Amino acid sequence: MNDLTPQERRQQRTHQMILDTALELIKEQGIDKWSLRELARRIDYSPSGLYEYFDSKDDILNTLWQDIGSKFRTYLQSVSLDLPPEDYLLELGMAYVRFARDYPNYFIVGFSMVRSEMLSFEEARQQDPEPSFMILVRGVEKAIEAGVIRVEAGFDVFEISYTVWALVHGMGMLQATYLADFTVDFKEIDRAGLRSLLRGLLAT
Amino acid sequence: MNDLTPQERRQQRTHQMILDTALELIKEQGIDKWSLRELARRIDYSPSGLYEYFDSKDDILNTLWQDIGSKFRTYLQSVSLDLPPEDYLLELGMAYVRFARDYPNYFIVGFSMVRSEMLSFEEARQQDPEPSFMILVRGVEKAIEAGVIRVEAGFDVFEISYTVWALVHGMGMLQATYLADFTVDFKEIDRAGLRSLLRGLLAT
DNA sequence: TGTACATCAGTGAACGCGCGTTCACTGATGTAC
DNA sequence: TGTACATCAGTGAACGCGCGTTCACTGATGTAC
Repeated sequence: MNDLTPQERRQQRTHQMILDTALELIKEQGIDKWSLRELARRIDYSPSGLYEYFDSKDDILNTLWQDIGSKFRTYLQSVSLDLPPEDYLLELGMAYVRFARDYPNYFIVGFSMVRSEMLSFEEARQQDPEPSFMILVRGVEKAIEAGVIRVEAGFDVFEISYTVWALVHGMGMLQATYLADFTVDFKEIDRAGLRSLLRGLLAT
Repeated sequence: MNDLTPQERRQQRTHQMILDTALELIKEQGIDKWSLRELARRIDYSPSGLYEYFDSKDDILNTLWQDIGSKFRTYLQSVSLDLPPEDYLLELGMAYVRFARDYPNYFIVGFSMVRSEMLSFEEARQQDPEPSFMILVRGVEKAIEAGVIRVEAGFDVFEISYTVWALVHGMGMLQATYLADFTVDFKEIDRAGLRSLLRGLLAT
C-alpha cells in the first residue's frame, strides 16, 4: 500500500511543505515579490537547505505551476459530458470561475504571464492549441451541432467560444482582484449572467 | 498663448520624457521589474538626476497612475449619452475594451492591484462607488427604465451591470494578456459578442 | 556690454538592503559485518 | 548487539548583484547692476 521508506516519506513531506509555503507566500506577496529567504524562515530552514529539494527558485515555481495546471484541467473535466449541450456549457463556465475563486493568485498570474502560441483562430483550427480552451470549443461545437446555438458569418465556433471564455474569464478576474473583498456570493449571479449570454447566443 | 519661460518648457519636457520612458519600461518589463537606474540610462541621465523631477520611484508611479486613470474616464465619457439605451451600453462596453487594447499594461495592473473599497452591492448602492463602474450602472438603469432590459429577483441593476462588466473585462484581459500576440481584429467579434449578451438580457 | 554673483540642472560616489546561489562543513541517521 | 564507516539533511558564512536613495559637488545658465 505504502512502499516508501520513512526517510522517503519525510522527504516528500518537506518537499510538499516547501511548495505549500511558496504558494502561501505568492498569495500574500505576489509572484514577483516572494523570496526563498522568507520561505526558509517560515519553515525554519536555512535558505541553502532548500537546495536539497529544489535546484532553484524557478524550479519551485515550475513545479507549483504544473501542479496548478493539472488541477485546473481537473476542474474543467469534472463537468459531466452527458449533460445536454446547453447545461454542459453552463457548468463548464461555472467550473472555470470556481477555479478562479479557489486559486485566485494562480488564476491571475497564469493568464497574465502565459501567451498563446497560436496567432489566430485559423492556426488554432489546424494545430492543437491550448487543451483547456479546446474543451470549451468542443462544448460549443456540440451545442451548434445540436442546433441550440446560432452561427453567423464572422461569428462561428471560435468567436462564440472566445465570447463565452471572455465572460467567465472576466468574472474570475474581477472576483480574484478588484472584487476580492466583496462579501457577496457570486455563484448564483454568475450562473444567471452566463445563462443570459447563452440565451443571447441561442438559435431563435 | 504660451506663457512659460524657456527653462520651464525644458523642465516640462524632461518631466514628460521621464513619464513616457517609465511607461515604456513598464510595458516591456512589468510594473514590478522596471528600475530607476534603467530609466535613467535610457534618457542619458544619472539616476540621481531624476530626483530633480520626482521625489521617488513611487512618485513617478503615482503620477503615471493618475494620468492613465483620467484617460480611462475620457474613454468612457466619450460615448454619447444621446444614443438609445441599448446602443449606449454597447458602445460603453466597446470603449472599455478599446482602452484595454490601447493601454494593456495599465489595464492589467490597474485591476490586479486596486481593490474595491465597497464590500457589497448594498454598500455600492448607498455610498458613491468607483466612478467608472457607476457610469456603467447608470447605463443599465437607463436601459431598464426604457424597458429594454429585464429585471429578475436576485438579478437586478447591479448584478446585470456586473455581468456586462465581466464580459468586457474578460475581453480586455484576454486581449491584453493571453491573446496579446493574436493577429486577429477583435473589434467586430467583441461587438457581436456584446450584442449577444445584451440580447440575452432583453425583455422578451 | 561686462562683470559678479546666485540659482539651477545634473553628476558620481557611496550608503545599506535583500536577493539567489555556492560551498566547505557537521552532526544525525542508516548500513554492513 | 556493537562498532566502523558512509550517506544524508541541513547549516552558516560568503559571493556578487542590482536596487532606491542621499549628498557634497560642479559647471552651465540666468539675473542685477
